[in-house]
Amino acid sequence: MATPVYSGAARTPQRGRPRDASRDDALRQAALEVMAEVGYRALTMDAVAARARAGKATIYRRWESKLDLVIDTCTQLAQRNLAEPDTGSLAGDLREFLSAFAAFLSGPIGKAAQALVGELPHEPELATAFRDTFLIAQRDVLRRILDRADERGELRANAPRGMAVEIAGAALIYRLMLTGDPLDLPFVDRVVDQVLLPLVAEGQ
Amino acid sequence: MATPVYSGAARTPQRGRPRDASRDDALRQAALEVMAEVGYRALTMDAVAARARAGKATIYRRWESKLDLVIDTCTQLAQRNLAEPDTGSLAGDLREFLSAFAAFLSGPIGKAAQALVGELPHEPELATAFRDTFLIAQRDVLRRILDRADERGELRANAPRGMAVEIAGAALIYRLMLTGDPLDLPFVDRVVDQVLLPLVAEGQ
Amino acid sequence: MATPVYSGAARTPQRGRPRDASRDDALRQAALEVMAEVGYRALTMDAVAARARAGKATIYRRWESKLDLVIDTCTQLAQRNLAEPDTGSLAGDLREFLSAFAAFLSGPIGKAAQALVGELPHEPELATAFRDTFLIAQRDVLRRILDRADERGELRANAPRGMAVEIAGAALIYRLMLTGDPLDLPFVDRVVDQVLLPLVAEGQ
Amino acid sequence: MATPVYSGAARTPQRGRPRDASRDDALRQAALEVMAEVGYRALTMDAVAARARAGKATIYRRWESKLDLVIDTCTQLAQRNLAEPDTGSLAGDLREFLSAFAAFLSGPIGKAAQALVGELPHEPELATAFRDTFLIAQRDVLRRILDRADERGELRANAPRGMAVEIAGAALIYRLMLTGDPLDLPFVDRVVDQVLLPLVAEGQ
DNA sequence: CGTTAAACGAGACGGTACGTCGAGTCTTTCG
DNA sequence: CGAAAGACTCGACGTACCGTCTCGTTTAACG
Repeated sequence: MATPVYSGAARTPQRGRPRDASRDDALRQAALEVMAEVGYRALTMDAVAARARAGKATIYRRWESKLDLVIDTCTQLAQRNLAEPDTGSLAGDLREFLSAFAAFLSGPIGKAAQALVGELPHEPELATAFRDTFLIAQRDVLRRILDRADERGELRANAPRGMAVEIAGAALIYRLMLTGDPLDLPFVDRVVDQVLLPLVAEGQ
Repeated sequence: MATPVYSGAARTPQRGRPRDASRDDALRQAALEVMAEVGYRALTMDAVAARARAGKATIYRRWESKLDLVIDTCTQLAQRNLAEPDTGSLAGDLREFLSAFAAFLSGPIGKAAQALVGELPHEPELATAFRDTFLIAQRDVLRRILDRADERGELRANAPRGMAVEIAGAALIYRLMLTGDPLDLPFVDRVVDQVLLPLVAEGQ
Repeated sequence: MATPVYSGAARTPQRGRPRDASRDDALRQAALEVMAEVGYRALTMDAVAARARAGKATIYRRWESKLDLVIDTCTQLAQRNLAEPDTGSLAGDLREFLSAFAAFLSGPIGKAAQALVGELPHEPELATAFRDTFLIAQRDVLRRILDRADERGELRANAPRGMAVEIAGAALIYRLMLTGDPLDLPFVDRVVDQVLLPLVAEGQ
Repeated sequence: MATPVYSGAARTPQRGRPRDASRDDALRQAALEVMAEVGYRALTMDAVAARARAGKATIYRRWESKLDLVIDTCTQLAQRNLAEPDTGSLAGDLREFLSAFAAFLSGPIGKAAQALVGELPHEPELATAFRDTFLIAQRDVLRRILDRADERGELRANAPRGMAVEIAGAALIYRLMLTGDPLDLPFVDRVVDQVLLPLVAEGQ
């Protein structure tokens, strides 16, 4: 799940015609376009296949379901868009990362991600995959930002890093998915200044 | 939307057989049971009708769609489960309200709510309805808790109440819907002690 | 099979919306048109449904399969086109009936019937249905023609009526389905004069 | 069509690996087995290829279609099973040939042949091929039987030989394909004695 | 004897139709 | 008239074959 299933990891000689790897991208691209146009719910496999000029079997050969296709398409994009900042200060790093993340979530991927979240309770495998890619990647960046701040002596002793990481993600996701309020720079600044820095930084 | 549509506000003398109001609850109950068993996605109108021994038309006469039925079922329950605490202290009120809210979300309603969240980006009316009931109700309670604390002199001057309300909800929802970590008492305590009280309470 | 399956013979009071009988004919008509245009093999249920502006489920509710639909359509027509002649003489009756039957088979129904014949070996139920309607109807007419001739004293004693009936049908079907030679009047005359009358008529 | 298409009659020098002629028989054998098991309709090229452990391309290199493969398989068998009798008498020759033909048709080839007949109306090329092999071969044998009887003076003057040939084939095929009654010896005897001999033999 | 071109098994590819299922609507009968 | 039952249209589902197209490998005949 979550990535195209190639038929067996270490296939001995490779029998038959090999999968055309360029179809993977064409199909992901088609999925992204359709999803941007009509949303996750109204996305149909027929539409994706038609847009990519592919047969439906070609999709089902690589992904088990619509969900599997969509989450793979999203995580693929997420990994390319979560650059790790290094401005030299905790406040700078947080601001830069969170605003980049907010911008990323405000685009079409944000809507797709939200749709996926709706499926998590009924699809444990999807939930695992989602957490192992989408969430972990973002949390690890935050964790490393805090580690570097600690090395520079910017953190309080016993600063609750886990809580800081959690609150940072929660604040953004909550706005995105629940309240619908804008994920803009002023909001990011307020989260950093009012909540995160007081929580972990020395001398606040 | 969101509540049963009774056929015209000021129906003149009221001709024919009146709607059987007890069917509303029977249908909501059936919807809840089916959703608890198979989840939102796999819930079908036929299944709900069959379980309530009702015709599908009877459902559509009251709710416009599957989503409408589900959100009404959920908000109905939410309103009955969000009691407003008054322990006499800010910490006590927060702890009590958030732990009650966490317990509520940990049940079947939590899963249903999460499913609804997945639909919000593509259904503006649903989003409005969801925010006007689910969210507002919960935020208003928090806001009043803060107001009472202020009257007792427990709040700092210029305490960022809006941010506190937002972070409180975000922390719970994020765990529930994204990370899947447990919404237990220790977590609630940590949110209150490490994040909320430092954010707004006097003398921290 | 072979006729629209109405849901249970002696249904107690008849609950729910009844089948719309006019859809039967609309669907049969659509099937006939499509079959005339593209043949049996290329006839698809989608095409029939689209032409009748019906859902596929509506077809499958009445007939179990494409074959079932087609044979019902054909036998329906067969029963309306096998008029029984009564000219007063054996030769006249035979000539009239066989030429009418030949004309009937030369039309689109002939091709459809031939397609059905190809399915008989693998579908025992279909074979039974086909024989009980298509064949029996035609053979009964021939048998009655011979009976009336016997009453008029036109038949030889011990005339092999069964063989006569069989040869009459065989001669036409063989031309239609195997050789493809025309089923015209001269051929019918030769079958009657050279084969059938010598076989059964007195004084030949 | 109808026989394996070897790639061009006068191929200049013959380059590359030559066709493996043993695959022809293996594929025909596989086709026959599959057809015997599931019938013509349900026979798929994939199944034939799998049973013969061949690639589909190997089949399509030799036959243009499923139909082409099947008709070739059948005519191949037909040509080996239509021995020409010479008993010295018309009645004997007819009896021997028709009973051999009946036995042949009663086996699995009979079912396959019937399936092919169902395709004739929509496939003119197939019809031509079928008639030029299956039909002509059988009719020629009958014609030669009548010729030899004529040379022996057994035939009436002006005996309708064409009609006799047609009726002989028709009687058998009609039973086989339409009525499903058994093609046994008594039936053959009755056809010969009651219909064919009276039609053409001297002094009946 | 090495080159080379076609045949071979395998299986992916774009298509088309399948038969089923769910949605939302419509049409009966019964109370 | 309301409500239960269930037929209706529509459209997507995931599967199965079709006939074609690569692949990597094998096998003769040519040079």
